[in-house]
Amino acid sequence: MEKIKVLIADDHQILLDGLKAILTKDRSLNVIGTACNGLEVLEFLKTETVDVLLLDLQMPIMDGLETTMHVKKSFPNVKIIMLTTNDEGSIITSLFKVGAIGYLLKNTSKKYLIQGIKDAHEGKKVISSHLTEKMIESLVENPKVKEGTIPKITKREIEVIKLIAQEYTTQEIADALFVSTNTVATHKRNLFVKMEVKNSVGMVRKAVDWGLI
Amino acid sequence: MEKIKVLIADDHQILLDGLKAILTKDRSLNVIGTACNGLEVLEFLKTETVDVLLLDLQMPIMDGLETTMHVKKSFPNVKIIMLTTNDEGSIITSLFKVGAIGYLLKNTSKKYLIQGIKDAHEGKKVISSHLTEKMIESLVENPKVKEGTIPKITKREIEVIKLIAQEYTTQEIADALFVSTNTVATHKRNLFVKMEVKNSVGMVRKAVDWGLI
DNA sequence: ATCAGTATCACACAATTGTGTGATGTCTCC
DNA sequence: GGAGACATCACACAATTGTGTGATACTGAT
Repeated sequence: MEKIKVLIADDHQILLDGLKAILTKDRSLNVIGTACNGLEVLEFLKTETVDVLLLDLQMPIMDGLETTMHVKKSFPNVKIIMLTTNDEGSIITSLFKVGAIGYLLKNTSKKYLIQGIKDAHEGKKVISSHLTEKMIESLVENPKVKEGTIPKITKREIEVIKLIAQEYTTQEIADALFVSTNTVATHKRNLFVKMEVKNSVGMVRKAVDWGLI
Repeated sequence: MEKIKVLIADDHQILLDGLKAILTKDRSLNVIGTACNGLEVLEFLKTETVDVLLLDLQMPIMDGLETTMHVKKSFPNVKIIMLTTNDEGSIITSLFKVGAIGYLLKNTSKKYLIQGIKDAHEGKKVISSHLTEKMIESLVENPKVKEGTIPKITKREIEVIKLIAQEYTTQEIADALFVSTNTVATHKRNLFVKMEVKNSVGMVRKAVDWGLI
């Protein structure tokens, strides 16, 4: 059977060596190269075919996120597993959006790491259970917003915000709510003060942040 | 030991009866009421103390999401478990933001359901593993956006979007990027067309949606 | 009964945004 | 070495947004 061609990228030489040593012992894996930043990864991919790419999240020059986006664009067949020491839930959510297939903590056991590479090669998703939990927590106990800081927004005001968010003009909002444009303008004015924003863009962003719409 | 006071809300009478029958059999649970929509739930809570609320996601008049928000605001101590038949990943993410403590599929086994109620009562998070997977999938294979539909946005344009999102005026953006206001206006014009939006509000929202900023 | 909060409207004016059209220099890629 | 994408700028004008100030009316709570 064809060996799985693996490329490892990490800015710490020691970790790079360690990973290589571990993975080389498995007879179904073939570590065909290493890189210490995203640019090197892209260079490598131009000349060699890679099945699975192990990518450190924190790297200088081009980090894991950015690298993933570039690799996915030019070499969509490469399966990318993100390695991270990060246990903050907040970042994890965004990790899921860039197109990698797996996310493992660096302290994952050898066995699980190797199995993860094989799974990823077959198109299976690979996620450290610890990371999954963290991610859920970051969603559940949304730390993005401190409750006390949210001012009271009335129903009517929320209606206005929602319509603004849908790209309605003041005139259109007035028509939709059967009030005058002056009234809508007043609502907006009040909202700007309450929400401490300068314009509709800021207002809509905060409203989304606060889960108002 | 005090029994756990449970309120069940679902618009299907049959499911309501079924759940009640199942839960009543457990001697540590006490089903003190049922409701068929969110308004009834709120009414009930005004007169009775409830420990755990089982809430159907799909209900007429006031659905699970909305109900949860209201309940959490007025009765923050009530532990809410959302029941759902929904297996679309997309909705699940938003479920995590409204403050419920658990999310279970309706076809969960009796045993797991009862255990879930007990766990929720103790403040533990309760999530069907199936739902967890779906949620991750919805993040990984983000269906919110069809890849092909995202137009090419240049670096410079993204810089402009970011500043707009931070409530910069055109003049301020021009100063920040050392270009004329005309240039900024042109970038915006081009972006509006590319992104198919009518104004900055829509643009920033889409940019956030697409993970550009 | 009074007060705070909400919702409504008016008028006027300044500031900003958005549109239409056209132009120039610099890239890269084939 | 031309085509196309990108970034830059100008000028003019329409449309919309944002601000300042003041007013009326309804409601619910003290």
